[in-house]
Amino acid sequence: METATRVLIYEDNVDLRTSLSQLLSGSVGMELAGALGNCTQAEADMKRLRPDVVLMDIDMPGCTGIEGLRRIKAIAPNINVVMLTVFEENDRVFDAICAGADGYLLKKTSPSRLLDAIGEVRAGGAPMTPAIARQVLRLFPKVPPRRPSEDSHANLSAREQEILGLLVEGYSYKMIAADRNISIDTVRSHIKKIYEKLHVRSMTEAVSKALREGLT
Amino acid sequence: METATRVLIYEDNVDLRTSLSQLLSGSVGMELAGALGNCTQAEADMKRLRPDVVLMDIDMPGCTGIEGLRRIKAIAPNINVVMLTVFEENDRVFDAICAGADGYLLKKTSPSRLLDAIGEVRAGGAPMTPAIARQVLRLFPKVPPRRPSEDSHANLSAREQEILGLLVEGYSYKMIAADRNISIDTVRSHIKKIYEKLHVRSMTEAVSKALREGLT
DNA sequence: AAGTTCCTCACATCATTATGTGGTCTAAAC
DNA sequence: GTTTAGACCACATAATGATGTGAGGAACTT
Repeated sequence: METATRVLIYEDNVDLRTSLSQLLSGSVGMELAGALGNCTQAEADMKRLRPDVVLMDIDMPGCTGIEGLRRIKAIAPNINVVMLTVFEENDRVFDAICAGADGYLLKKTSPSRLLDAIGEVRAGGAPMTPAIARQVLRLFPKVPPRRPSEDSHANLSAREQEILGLLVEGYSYKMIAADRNISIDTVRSHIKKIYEKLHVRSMTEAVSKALREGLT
Repeated sequence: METATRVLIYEDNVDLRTSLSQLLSGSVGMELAGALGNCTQAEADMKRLRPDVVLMDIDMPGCTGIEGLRRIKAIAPNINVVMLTVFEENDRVFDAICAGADGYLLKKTSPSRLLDAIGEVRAGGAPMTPAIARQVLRLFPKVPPRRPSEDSHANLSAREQEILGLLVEGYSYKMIAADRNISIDTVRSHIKKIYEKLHVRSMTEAVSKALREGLT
């Protein structure tokens, strides 16, 4: 038998907060873990109230919902956070998604849809309005500058990738040689091949390319 | 009065193709623009059949659905393409999203949901299964490793940021000096200060830090 | 068995970078 | 009106990186 889903609400508007609280209190399978007006104490709130799902208003005085989301995810990534907002604004969506939001709904969402969404997020889904979903998809192609159509990892051998990773970490030839117990000439030789494969001519170019194209 | 939505189907399995065709033909507001077994002639198909929405099987012999999607989006970005797949595989989802898919559904989707999805995509939504939606969100945070929390620019002066940017582009001291018409010793002097401020001791570390913390 | 790729190492030479110690000039801050 | 900070330049030395050539052994493919 499954236990009820503990839901914590962050919403600065008192009216909406109470109506959400009442909705959750009166729903089977749901348990109101709390209903707070700001998320300045998010970390402590998580420890104290132990929610499964957080409904987070994105516009709150003091500490924005995005910041709250970030802090919750930092200490408890398993808690599912669904953002609530009035508008489907592009910037906020992007920031929220990047901060690890698990869902994104409008405040005008119907009570039944909201309850569905909480179940959905618990089941591993990601409740979103259709328009938000489209925005997310549209944002995507812009971010990864690489089409992994063909040789995304540029055919680097395992060892070469490993050494490239160390370069990215700021290791010098000498440090790599010491770290991996190989000759510095071997390091040279690997790096030479890496340069050829990446079509670069210096460490900085290699590091830049590695980071930008996710070769790490 | 709105005209019917013209739907084109790419699906190599004959049975599924016919049943999808029948479903669409028998639905009000829908018009079957065509039903093809492969997308090798995608560009020509678009011109000839002029669909509003394409249902694209992701696994097809000859030309994969991803490739077909890419080609359609290249010549007609306004056509909405919904991918159909048997499994919710991570790699394919990623590729499809990056190629500009407008929706992503499972083949086992019910007829009514499929018709809903077509309407949704026309209305600017992005029909996805909950699990896919979650995957999309999960993929997101990995790409931009940004967290511009506080002193993101680490108190670099304008000139220093500028030079750091050139380092990231793979410029050598010499190239920077030539590019900005300053002495190479001045470049040294700036870079020395950049290192101090970033707490690094080499170009690669500086480049790595710059890219990771968005100092560009 | 031959061919290929990868990992390994060596030697040599030149170019570039790292670091230190100075210095001038200008503009803003105190 | 002195201090502070940034942009600019110079000289010197040590350390590191870039590039070429060559080569042996292991593992995998054909």
